[in-house]
Amino acid sequence: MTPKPTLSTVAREAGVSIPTVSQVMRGTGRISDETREKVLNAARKLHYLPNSRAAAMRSGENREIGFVINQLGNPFNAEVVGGVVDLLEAEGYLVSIVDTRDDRDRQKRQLESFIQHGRGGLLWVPAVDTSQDTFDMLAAQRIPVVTFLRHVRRDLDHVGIRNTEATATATRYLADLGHRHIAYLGGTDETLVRKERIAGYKQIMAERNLGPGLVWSCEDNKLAGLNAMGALLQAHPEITAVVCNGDMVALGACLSLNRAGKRPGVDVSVFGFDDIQDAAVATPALTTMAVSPHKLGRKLARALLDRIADPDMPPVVSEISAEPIIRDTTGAPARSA
Amino acid sequence: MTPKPTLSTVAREAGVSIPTVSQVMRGTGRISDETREKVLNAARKLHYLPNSRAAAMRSGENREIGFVINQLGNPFNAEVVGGVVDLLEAEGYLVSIVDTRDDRDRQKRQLESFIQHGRGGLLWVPAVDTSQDTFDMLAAQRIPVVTFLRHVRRDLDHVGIRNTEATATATRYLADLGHRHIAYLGGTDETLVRKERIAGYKQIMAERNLGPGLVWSCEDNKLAGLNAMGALLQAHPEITAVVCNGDMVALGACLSLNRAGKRPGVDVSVFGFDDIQDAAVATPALTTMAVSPHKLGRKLARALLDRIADPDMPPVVSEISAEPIIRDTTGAPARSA
DNA sequence: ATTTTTTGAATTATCGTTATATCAAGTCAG
DNA sequence: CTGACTTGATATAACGATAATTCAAAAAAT
Repeated sequence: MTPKPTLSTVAREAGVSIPTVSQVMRGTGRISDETREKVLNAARKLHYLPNSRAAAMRSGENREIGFVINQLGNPFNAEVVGGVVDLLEAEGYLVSIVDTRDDRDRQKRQLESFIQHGRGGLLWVPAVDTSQDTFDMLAAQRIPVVTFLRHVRRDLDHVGIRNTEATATATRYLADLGHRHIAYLGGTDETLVRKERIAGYKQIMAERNLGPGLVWSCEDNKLAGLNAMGALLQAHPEITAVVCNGDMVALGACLSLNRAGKRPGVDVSVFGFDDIQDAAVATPALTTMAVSPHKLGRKLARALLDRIADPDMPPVVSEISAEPIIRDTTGAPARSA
Repeated sequence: MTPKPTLSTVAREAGVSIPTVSQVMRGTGRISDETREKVLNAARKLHYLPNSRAAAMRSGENREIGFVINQLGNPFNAEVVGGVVDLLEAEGYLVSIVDTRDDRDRQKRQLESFIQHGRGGLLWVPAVDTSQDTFDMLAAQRIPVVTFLRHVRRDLDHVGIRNTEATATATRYLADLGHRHIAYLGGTDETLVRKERIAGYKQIMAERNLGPGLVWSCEDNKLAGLNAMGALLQAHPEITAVVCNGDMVALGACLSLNRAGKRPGVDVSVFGFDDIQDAAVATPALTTMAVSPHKLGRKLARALLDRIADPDMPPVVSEISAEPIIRDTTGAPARSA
């Protein structure tokens, strides 16, 4: 059997030296057409592919990027990945992904693994309870890192969503419709993301003199949203509108209303967050805050490229606004309070 | 600033030679406790992480696996990845993922990229129209490859689902309930997977003398399923049951029935495939064919490990059966034909 | 006391590349 | 015809690690 092709194999086949083959492959232009043809033919024949790790080792240039994400099955994340990849692959980078499943220890292992396996830069959605030693480890490696969505460290570049603004927009919209008893539904974590979202909600509640606000926690999935909405209305029947931590919870909430014989958008208004694909298809269609995940992905990729280009610039934070998508689950309250 | 730590940095810090540090790191046991302590302290202090690519280059041992998948946002795939990763990470491997989005050219670039960047093995869901030169390229690299779900080449290891058996089970179940007009709904591709599923459906249709069967194509998502179900019943009002190509289509079909004032499982029976999370939460809950994605993932990982352990064994194909999960969208036909 | 064995560490060569320096021809000016 | 310049290729060293070899000193055996 033929061995795995290397520069040496190709050089032998073409009858030239190793550096000559290397130069042809890189297209330095200092090689005669005649020799180049010989080399290219040999390379084609052997299906030669350059070993970029050996190249990176020598040249220092490294075009492999690691994306450390917290939840792979999430369609929003998948679209972000699409945006990232579209931009970075065009620049000749390989983007490879791992899923932490929000497990702190797995995350640490995966980050270390990425560094050991020579990633030239990292994109990272930090797990909720990322520990200090993970940051210390990362800092010692002088590797370009951009955090995404969860803004955990001021000394790292960051790309995210203007969360406070977004929930403020949603809450203001509901208040303008005449709702006076608005709750915040969903999430159990203590992340900055959720704190910001709750802050935006409370800000409008205070501005409009609607009381201190009511935050009702639950896991961010449909089933949990279904159960939580039932419990919430049981405990606080005066509620006429909810701002949700995510679309899955919002869809669960709508399901709960349906089962209780109430109509979302008529009896109780529901405002989602994310604009996942199901939001538009659901009946009734879900009102929600949308950010373009693809755009976000491109922004994220750009941030990393900037950091790689200039490792010594001060940390850059860039945030993108969410836009309200008004559909059928919001409307004026049935009875004014 | 301190430079990126390497064996050389650590060796200098500890006052020993480079191979000594290497031996301590690998735990060969031929180093005195005293020296080992010195080295470990230095390594800890500098946050040293071994460069596995340099190691792999010299030793030939490579513990980095690439997973080339066709659709990242799919929750089923995400769970498969979970199973793969659980097993391979325990064995000290790093599994990194790329998403082809079923684009043949992107797939080729990504496979090449993975090889260039030195993956020691590949897991691969081939894109629907993978071209011949992709296989040629792969064959020249002598890299362990296991295909997943789509069985495209007999000379490669494969792990998949017994598709024919699965749809046969579903169709037989519906026939046993008394349905005589059963359609197959969903999918547009010409993959072997879909062909096998249609074959299983047609096999039972023939066995029970229910005619040649009716295959109605549509994209594999909820919205497409919704539209297709409407069109199908318009064209063939005699249909009382559908076997679906996937749960998303099945859920869309149920939605369509609801909107038309018909009850899934009473007026028309719907049988899904995959048992995605939403299937259990939907109202009514979806009857579907289930395979444990996590189990499938472990099987896939095991197949690759076996191939790595013995590169010269003949190709191995291993298939897993799907189990019917009977919920509320299937029942006896309202009127017998 | 001398030789042999064991132990623990250092030397050297190598993996597949690329950067730098070198070298052999051919081209050109004077 | 000689020295200065190009041109196109080769030789050599290095990236960060490991394998194989070597070596010095201490321990054990004769």
